[in-house]
Amino acid sequence: MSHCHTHLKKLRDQGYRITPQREMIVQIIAHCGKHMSAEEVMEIVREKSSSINIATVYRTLDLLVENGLASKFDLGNGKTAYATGKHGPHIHLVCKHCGSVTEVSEKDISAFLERIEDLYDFDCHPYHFSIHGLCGECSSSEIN
Amino acid sequence: MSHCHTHLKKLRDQGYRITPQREMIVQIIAHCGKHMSAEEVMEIVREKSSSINIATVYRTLDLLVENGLASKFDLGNGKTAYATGKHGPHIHLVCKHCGSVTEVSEKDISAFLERIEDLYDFDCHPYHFSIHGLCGECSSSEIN
DNA sequence: TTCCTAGTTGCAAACATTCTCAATAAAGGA
DNA sequence: TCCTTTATTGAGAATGTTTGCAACTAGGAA
Repeated sequence: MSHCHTHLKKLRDQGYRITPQREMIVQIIAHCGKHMSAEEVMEIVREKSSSINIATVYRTLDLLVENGLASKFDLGNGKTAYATGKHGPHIHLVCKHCGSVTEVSEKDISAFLERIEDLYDFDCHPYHFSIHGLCGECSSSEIN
Repeated sequence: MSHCHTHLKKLRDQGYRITPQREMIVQIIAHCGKHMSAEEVMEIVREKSSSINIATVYRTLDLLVENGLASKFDLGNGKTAYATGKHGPHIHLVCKHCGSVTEVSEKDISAFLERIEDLYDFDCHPYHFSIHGLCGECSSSEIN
């Protein structure tokens, strides 16, 4: 189900303060199944009749990402999306044509990341990144 | 040596027009060994006593990236760097702490990307992306 | 060579995100 | 309970990048 209590507890355990703004944002992205932009989070907040500054939304979402509670990915075209994250590595395949986002499962990534960490002495963290390209459908319907 | 003639020819062959602005930008990033931001490209243009609009710099750099002639990578903190690309896959390891950028060699990536393409029916293109984390030095000197 | 047209450019406005800093309030201690 | 400390917020300015549109020009055709 929703992870919001676990997430809030985790933040508190890390020494962060639990503010109404943080509670609300955590709740929103934990409940909304899909990935969302900061602006979309704002809209939902506004519907709930209160208001949070957009800077706070960005700060809170980044806080969640840093603590492994959400993932953040670049949709190309200068936009960024966030989603509540399972822990562990994440790769998103973002189609440049239709904008679809596919999540690569952890098992398909971990061997690769371990290899990178060993070879390059680099601590990949928090393992979230995007690969841009064309999804199967768009790829086959390309006329270029 | 420098790829600028090859690059310009390639653009022309694709049907793009070769303008003085494009020539200059291609020359700059082909000659300058390191990765650079759009703003840095602008500075060099200004030193050469002419002037190009920043929007044109961005458009040209993105054009090169789309045609596989340069790579683009997100340095975190909202900044983007570009560099003349060898063809083929590119991964940059960007250290969140010191900002260093390490390039992962092609052979360490291609097996992984092929696997992704097969499993997810996704055409990774143009294969440029960044993994954020901590480099060996920063990782060992972390106090947190 | 001159003309034509569609691709490019410059400009300014728009956008997404980050930053600075003063005011506010969460959480622990008295 | 009230106080104190310090993290967090809101407001607005700043930054980096993209977009819309009118003016310009590269490059092919005549």
